[in-house]
Amino acid sequence: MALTRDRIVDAAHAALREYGLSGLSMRRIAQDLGVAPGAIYYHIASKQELLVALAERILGDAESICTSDAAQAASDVRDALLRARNSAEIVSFAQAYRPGTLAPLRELQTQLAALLPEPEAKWAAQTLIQYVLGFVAEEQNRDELLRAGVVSDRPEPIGSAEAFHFGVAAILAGVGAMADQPEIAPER
Amino acid sequence: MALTRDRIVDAAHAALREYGLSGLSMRRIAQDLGVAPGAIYYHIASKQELLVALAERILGDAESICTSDAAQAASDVRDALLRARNSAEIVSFAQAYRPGTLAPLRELQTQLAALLPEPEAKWAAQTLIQYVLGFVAEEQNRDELLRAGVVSDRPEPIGSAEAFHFGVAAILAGVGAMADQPEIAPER
DNA sequence: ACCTGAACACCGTTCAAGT
DNA sequence: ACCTGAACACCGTTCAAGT
Repeated sequence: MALTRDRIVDAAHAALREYGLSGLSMRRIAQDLGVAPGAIYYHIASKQELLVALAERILGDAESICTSDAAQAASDVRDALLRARNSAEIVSFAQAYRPGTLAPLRELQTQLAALLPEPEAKWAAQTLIQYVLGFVAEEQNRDELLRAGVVSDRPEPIGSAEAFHFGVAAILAGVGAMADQPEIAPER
Repeated sequence: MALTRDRIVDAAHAALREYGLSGLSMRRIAQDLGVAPGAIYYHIASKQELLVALAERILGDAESICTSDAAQAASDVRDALLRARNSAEIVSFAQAYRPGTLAPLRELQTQLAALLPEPEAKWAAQTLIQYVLGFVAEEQNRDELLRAGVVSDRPEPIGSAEAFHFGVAAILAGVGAMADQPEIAPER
């Protein structure tokens, strides 16, 4: 079976589910594929490039993102993220590394552009996206620590769907309020 | 000079400013302190524990956090974070590893508790904190990529103070609106 | 064109042994 | 009590050489 970029991303996706980001090494992916570590570098320039491709695959599960309701769309993105370990961290990195390349996040921005003028629409989208990624990143960080047994779940089982939905609703309400009454915006 | 936990955290803080998180290794800290790598482990159990201590030191700059205005307090936290590289990622990890131990973040929660009942106050604080950390993390990720020369600043110079303040204002406005009209909260 | 073998310059962590 | 020396089991990446 020929080694292709696609098969490498598949193997990375599988390795992520199984070992998490801390166990996702180029060497392990190579071993799972039955090739030498160097072979990967013929198809992919670096681990960073691989992570970007992995982010796209992870959010690929959210292609069917809701296009009519921003709150539902945010929820769809979270659901896609929760299908893999440490996905929020990976997507967050990908967004910094290649901003604007992740389709579902662009979709969120498009929806908000219908409600607000620029540049407020972009800021609003950024607010929502960073909240979603930050929330899920913390959920997943705690998952990893629990899995490692390094922490118990006693203090504040923080990552609830309820808390997530509250934040999304608050951000959308606030963004709407600032569209109606821009005077509550901070002075520039 | 005796090796102490405090001197190790100092050295880590200095190394973070100089090399960033990717260059912050136990071995380099040991080298900067003129000791063998193993010496550190007599004083600190693991790199994860060191990162928690480092997060506290980073946010220590925000002890003088504004206690009367949540928007100003969020800005104070961002300012403290921007004094070191990759600080948002470190603080984010620390918060997952030892939730509730970072004083300035507890302060934010206390302020919001005056405006909302529980559990909404906790959710609101979480929303704001995760937004702040997510926003600054992306600013700093882009800084690192720029520094490494792996990306140019062309596409969307996203991390502006204006965008940050917009997000904070929107969240606070939204949280306030949900306190006054709880019916816009999502169904449970 | 595609991959291997082997190396380079690193990691975090442990632990006997020294002082 | 505190630290060294040395090892263990890893990393990402490069690159001549093979096919």
